Amino acid sequence: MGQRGLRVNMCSEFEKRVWDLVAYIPKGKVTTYKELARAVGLPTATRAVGNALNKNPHPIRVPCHRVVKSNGEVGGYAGGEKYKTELLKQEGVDICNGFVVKFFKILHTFNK
DNA sequence: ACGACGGCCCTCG
DNA sequence: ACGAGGGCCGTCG
Repeated sequence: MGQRGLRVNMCSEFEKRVWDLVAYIPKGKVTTYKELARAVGLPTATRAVGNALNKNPHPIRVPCHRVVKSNGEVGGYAGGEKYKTELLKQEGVDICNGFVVKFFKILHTFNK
């Protein structure tokens, strides 16, 4: 796409896929970076997913705070891990010691 | 074109 | 439980 061209609308297909998927995570539920990577067709691109979320263009539509690590840890957040944890708790997600407790709430299936 | 850098993941000790 | 080390991959300088 336009990586060097206009500074407007600079986003890759990869990023769009990630953002679109995250946009459909219901309130109170979470998924993982790993699951997202798998869903976009690049199962090992977990770090790249984190990068994409870090550039979240529209936090309202794309609730990137609902994406956590695969081991249950809350994980990073542009606004700070602490704030991320608060947001999740506020949505009803049980968190203890930085870990998501109700792990079974994670959405494991995303279809392209 | 190339190397560094992440909101990561996995395997060992 | 916890850290270290290697791997992975899209982005940005």
